[in-house]
Amino acid sequence: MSSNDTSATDRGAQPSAAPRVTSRDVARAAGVSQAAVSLVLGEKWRGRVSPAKAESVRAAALELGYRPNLAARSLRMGRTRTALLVVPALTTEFFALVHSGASRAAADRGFGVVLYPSPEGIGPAPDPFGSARATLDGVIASSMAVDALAALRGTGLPLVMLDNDPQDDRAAATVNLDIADGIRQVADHLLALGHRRIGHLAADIDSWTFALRARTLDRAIGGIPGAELRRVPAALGVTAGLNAAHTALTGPGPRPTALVCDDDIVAAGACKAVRRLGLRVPEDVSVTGFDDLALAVAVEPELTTVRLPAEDFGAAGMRALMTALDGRPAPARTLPVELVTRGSTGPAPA
Amino acid sequence: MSSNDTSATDRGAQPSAAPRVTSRDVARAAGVSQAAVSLVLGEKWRGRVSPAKAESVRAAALELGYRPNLAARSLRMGRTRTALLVVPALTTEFFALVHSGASRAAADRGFGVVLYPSPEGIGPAPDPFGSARATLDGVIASSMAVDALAALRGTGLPLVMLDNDPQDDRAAATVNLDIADGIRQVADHLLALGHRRIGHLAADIDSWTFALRARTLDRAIGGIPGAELRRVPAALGVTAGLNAAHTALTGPGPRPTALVCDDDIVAAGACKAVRRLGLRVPEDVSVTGFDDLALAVAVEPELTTVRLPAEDFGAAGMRALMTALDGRPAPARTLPVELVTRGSTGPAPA
DNA sequence: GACCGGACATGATACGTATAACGTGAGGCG
DNA sequence: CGCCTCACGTTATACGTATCATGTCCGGTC
Repeated sequence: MSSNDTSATDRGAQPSAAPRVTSRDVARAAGVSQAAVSLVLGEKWRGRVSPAKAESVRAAALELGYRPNLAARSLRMGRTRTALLVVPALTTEFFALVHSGASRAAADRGFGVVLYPSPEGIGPAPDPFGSARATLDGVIASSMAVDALAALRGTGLPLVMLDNDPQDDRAAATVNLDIADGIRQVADHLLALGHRRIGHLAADIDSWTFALRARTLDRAIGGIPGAELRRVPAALGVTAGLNAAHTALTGPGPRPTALVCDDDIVAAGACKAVRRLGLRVPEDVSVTGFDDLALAVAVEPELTTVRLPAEDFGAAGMRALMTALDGRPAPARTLPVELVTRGSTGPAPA
Repeated sequence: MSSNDTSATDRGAQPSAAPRVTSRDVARAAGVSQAAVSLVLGEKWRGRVSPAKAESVRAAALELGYRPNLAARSLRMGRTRTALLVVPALTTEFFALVHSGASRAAADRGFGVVLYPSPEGIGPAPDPFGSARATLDGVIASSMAVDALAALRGTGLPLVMLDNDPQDDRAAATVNLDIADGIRQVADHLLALGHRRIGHLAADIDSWTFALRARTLDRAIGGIPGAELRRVPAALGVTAGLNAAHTALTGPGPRPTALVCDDDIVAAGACKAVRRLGLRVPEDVSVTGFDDLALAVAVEPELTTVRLPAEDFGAAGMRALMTALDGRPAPARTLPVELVTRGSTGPAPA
């Protein structure tokens, strides 16, 4: 079972004799002062260093493999051109895409993004600002990771909130997805298919974005005569979704013909619950998800869901932060979302 | 619900007047020297500072909300107690768990972990060591993120490889999952169920861990008289798995009765392909996955798959790095894996 | 009483960088 | 000729921290 075939070679034993090459070394090699190296490599030498010397500095830097010491640079400059992205546990690809988009937007202006996934386990996050181990210029945080934000109190760092109440005064800027519109599209879709008894498997997370889902659905369904809504709380997860759907489908009163889920994963669980009760999706019960994860097309039938522009979301957040860093007010933005109709929804049964 | 009571204060407009509080400020407040503050907060004051003053230093630090400047500390100390974890694109929760485990192991010794997801898009990674924006003590890298490792050449940073050839001389240490054993368990399971014509949907990624899967499966199946293996390359993804499975099931010769997949996501796609051909899982075709992601129990039937101890994996990697950092040789470790039998596999059809 | 070790406290220093402050000449212009 | 400007270079400094090198005081011991 265990492959014990490799003889124990003790590589890595040398005390890491890493002779860091500094800007002074480059200066010596190029025959100039350390200041000149800094000017050339920082592209600020228009009339301060002769083109010939500038070139030899660049050559020496390349030759020696010079890498500026980020710690020293940060200490000197007071800023790091680095943002921290605080997200809930990375259990889906959604926030990975948000990070990707933020990184891309950041790179355009020489910024970097450090990812901090709020630990899913018990207890609050340790210290995000210690763990990330970078001196930071600003923070972008999902409203789902509120617990980690307590540590931010006291740091004067500008904060951009993702999917949060625009009135929240902790934030220098807010970027939202048009969650309300997504929910309205889901409701309209189901109502147009003739559904009137609708269940809502609502995420049991205390977060603005989920509260908004519930409120919007109430309003969309509440206005229709003869329509009723049954809400069941559900943790995020397949089994939790299965259990919540079971509760919604077997509770008192007539059975719902459609289940709206706050999340694709919960929706996948809901589909399983429907089948375990001997019913079919979508002939007996329609199910909708949210996020359009890879999971949505992995299950059968494929999920009708709301596609969120995750990468744009992250990019917009990063841009808002950089704008705030410039001292300019960042306008609040709301990104459009899109209903994707697939096989998990169909006409209400007669 | 929405509190509209706060008048629109133009927050974020002030030029971020953040008066960083330094160790000197704490010293002034506590009536001691800056050196004393450093000693007390660094827990090195056994006989250097009086208990009374030590306490007043702690009080002052708490009062002023002192946070040591990481950049200055790094510059002075030359190390940061920070590791970079380089992983492929975070499209599944697997590497999120690896990160979680690494963080936990790191925290025990005051280390931190910065996560660097190699961008999934086109082109190689920008500069991991610039992007992570931290001065680093070492690197832990998945063998799947080899492209990002080119940038490591030149930095003298110790490297721990995850799931890689133990002979690779770039690494100071290697930590592996017992992938070979997992594949053998899958093969034994299918052979015991009577399957003889087996398809392998092999990840089309040039990586040691996937090459090992193929080699091991060849050996396990090759030794059985009358058994044959048909291999089809498949990118990671639901649709890619679907297409590859279609190819495997409709190719020349008798149809395979079982499909071994390198990944749960591919397996999910394979299940869809089976059904699109009018066949059933597992009555006509058995399917196995790998990783035991949340996805494995979201699809129907649930996937027989190999569960990997992701958190332990990350923790072992981090511990190996810290051992190497201490100058001690890190013994190569291989972590056991476990076959999880579910509904996607069954007896071979007669 | 001289000496010593230990507890307590501080000043000085260096990590590597970016940039302000300061010099040079050379050439243009009155 | 004086003087200013411009192009080119260097020296000096500060960012905030950890730690080395000193230094003082005090109680004990021969």
